[in-house]
Amino acid sequence: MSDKSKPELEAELAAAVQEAAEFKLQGRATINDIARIAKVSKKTVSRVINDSPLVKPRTREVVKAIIAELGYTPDPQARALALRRSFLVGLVYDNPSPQYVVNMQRGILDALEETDFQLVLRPVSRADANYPGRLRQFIQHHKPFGLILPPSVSEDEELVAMFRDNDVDYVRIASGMLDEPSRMILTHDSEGAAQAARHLCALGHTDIAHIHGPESFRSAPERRSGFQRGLAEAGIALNAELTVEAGYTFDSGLQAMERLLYGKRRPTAVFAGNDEMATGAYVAVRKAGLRIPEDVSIVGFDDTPIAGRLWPALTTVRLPIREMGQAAARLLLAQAAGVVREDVISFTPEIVVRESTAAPPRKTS
Amino acid sequence: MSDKSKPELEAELAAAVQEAAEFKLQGRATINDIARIAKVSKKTVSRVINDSPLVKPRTREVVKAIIAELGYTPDPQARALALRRSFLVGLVYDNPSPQYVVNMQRGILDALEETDFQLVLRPVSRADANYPGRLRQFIQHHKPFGLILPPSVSEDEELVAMFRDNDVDYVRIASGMLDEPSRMILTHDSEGAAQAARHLCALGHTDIAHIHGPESFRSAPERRSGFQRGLAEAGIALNAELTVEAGYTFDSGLQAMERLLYGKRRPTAVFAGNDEMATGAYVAVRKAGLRIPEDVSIVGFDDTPIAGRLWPALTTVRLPIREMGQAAARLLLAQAAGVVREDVISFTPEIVVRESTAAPPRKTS
DNA sequence: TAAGGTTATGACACCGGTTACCAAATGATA
DNA sequence: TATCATTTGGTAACCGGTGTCATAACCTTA
Repeated sequence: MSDKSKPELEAELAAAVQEAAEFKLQGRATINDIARIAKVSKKTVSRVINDSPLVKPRTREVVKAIIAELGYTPDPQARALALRRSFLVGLVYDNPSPQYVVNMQRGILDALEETDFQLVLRPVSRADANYPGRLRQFIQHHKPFGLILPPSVSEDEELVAMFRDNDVDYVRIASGMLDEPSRMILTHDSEGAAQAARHLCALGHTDIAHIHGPESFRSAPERRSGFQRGLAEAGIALNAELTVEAGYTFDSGLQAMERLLYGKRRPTAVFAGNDEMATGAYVAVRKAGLRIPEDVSIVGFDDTPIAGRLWPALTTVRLPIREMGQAAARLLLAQAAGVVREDVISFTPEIVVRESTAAPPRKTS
Repeated sequence: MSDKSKPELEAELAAAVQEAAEFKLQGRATINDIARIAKVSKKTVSRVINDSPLVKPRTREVVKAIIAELGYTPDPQARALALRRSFLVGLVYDNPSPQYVVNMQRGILDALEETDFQLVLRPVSRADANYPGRLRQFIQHHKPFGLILPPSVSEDEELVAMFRDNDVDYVRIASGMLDEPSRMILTHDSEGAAQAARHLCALGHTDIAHIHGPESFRSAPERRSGFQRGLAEAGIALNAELTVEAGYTFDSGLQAMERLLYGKRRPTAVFAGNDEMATGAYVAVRKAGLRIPEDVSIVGFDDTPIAGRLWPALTTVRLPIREMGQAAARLLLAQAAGVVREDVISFTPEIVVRESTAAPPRKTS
């Protein structure tokens, strides 16, 4: 055991803490200050900070007490320089829906709240041909700790390969399995879409249309196939004539709905690939002088805030975007800490029935 | 003059560039590599980077050529450590409207695009009593280059004083003059609100209501007073009974509108303090079985994306939020570069007439 | 008690820049 | 040509951490 008695040790510790308390006034402490007060080398302090097992419990105790007294936290810039790794988490997004982005941000911020990590925004625009170059520049330069990749960035295998080559950690968020089925947040969009189909079938609809998202988004075909599956369960086939392509935007949804309303066979229900397009569909239906849901039922996808702000409130499939953001950030942190429990975290969206769906109108013809 | 002839100099430069080109393959260059190739000290290279006048033009030329060839940019972490100042721009917000926040982010990102600065998100929640402490921690720790403060954070003089004490640069965005009328983006909300009043008066309304925002936001009374002024021009006084308080949120707007609809005197037109509340008002009107704009005209404020997505599309007062974000970020950068042209940049919102306003219904009583 | 194997600690260089300070080179002046 | 002021460039130390490696301290075991 130690050559000092317990009271002696206590007194020693108290003296060190006392000295720390006096020092406190002089502004921010550095690792050198801690070392001096604890009468150890800065390297030992560094070991304590990094939870190295190579420190005697007694030493650790003293150092920790001083750190606590001074409220010391290591300087992120200095650490970044030495570790060649900064404390930034980049959100790389290319998503037309601001609601989606904001909710994801919130989730990530929730998870980062008590840590030293900072969330940095890295929007990319496909219109800019040099966007991979810019991102590489950012990565090599700022050496982010990790990246979070929501759809559709997550689906760009070439871009992801670049991240891998540059040795950055990342978590992908996508609605189907990817080339590399790990380190990802997986949403079972097809299941959510199937629920939408079941809901409409249960209400008695048979003339059901679908406004499809852009092919460049993995989620679009995923949602369609789930919807088809749900219809098939009720013995209904998705009519190709009643499937129109749009771009996940309000305007494209509005136009798509107009095409459906003035087509050969007017549907009594429509499943839009996301809430934005559903919102466009609302306007098209209104402009045509029809009522929701009496004449046309509408279902969306995502459950962004606008769903509850429309009148009548939109029945939609809820994607827990904020929770997904949290999970993504946690996965990143867990990987860094070495405690990787699970590689893939799944979320299954669920239908939220509001006021935009009802039984189809009685056939007058 | 130099003791070398022009061709000699040219050859020398070419040789250096050649050497740089060969070096390029070995990965990222540092200031030491540049110095070695240019055959000068690293300090001289540092001077060139920082545009110090203490460098011979000839030397500068050579160093710049090599920097260009290698595509070198100084390491932000190392620089941050030495300068005690990072390359992060913090957006500190406390705003219930996600649309507002996203647009502001976009504007800031526009301005930061070609620079080395990164946008970091720092949401604050008044519910968390320790939020100033967290912010101080962030500032002292990450030493951000600057902060951008949209409403209502910008109006918290105590918080701003803390920023000043901690020697961080900041730009405030607000809708009225502040204690320290400098380094700010000023929006003349009262003028925009006056336009809304004029528009409603011109349509013939006399029973006009106002849904007021929360007192904790400077913009709320600002908008009311402008609205009052506009009404006064037409000889109409803002009836206290027709002014209700709400919280800039959808739900509060809905409730406020319900109170108005079931009050003693039903207004024929309503000016909501922001689009979110106007959206709530839409729902209240619809639930009451009334039509917009035939029975009730509604005007919002902000012109967030939802305004154009409603049916009928919302007449509102447009605030150029994205441009404001750009201006704020540019102001921050300009201050750093020492080229402060103007301290206060003003924006005047303008009414955007859409479909939610019309002449009042004929009196049946 | 000495040898031997851990375990704990510290000295030193380094990450990639910057500042302080000094020395050398240059040019103007006597 | 000598002298002095002004540029210009170099060295060393520093910002606040971390890695490597040698050595001191400790605990067995013989």
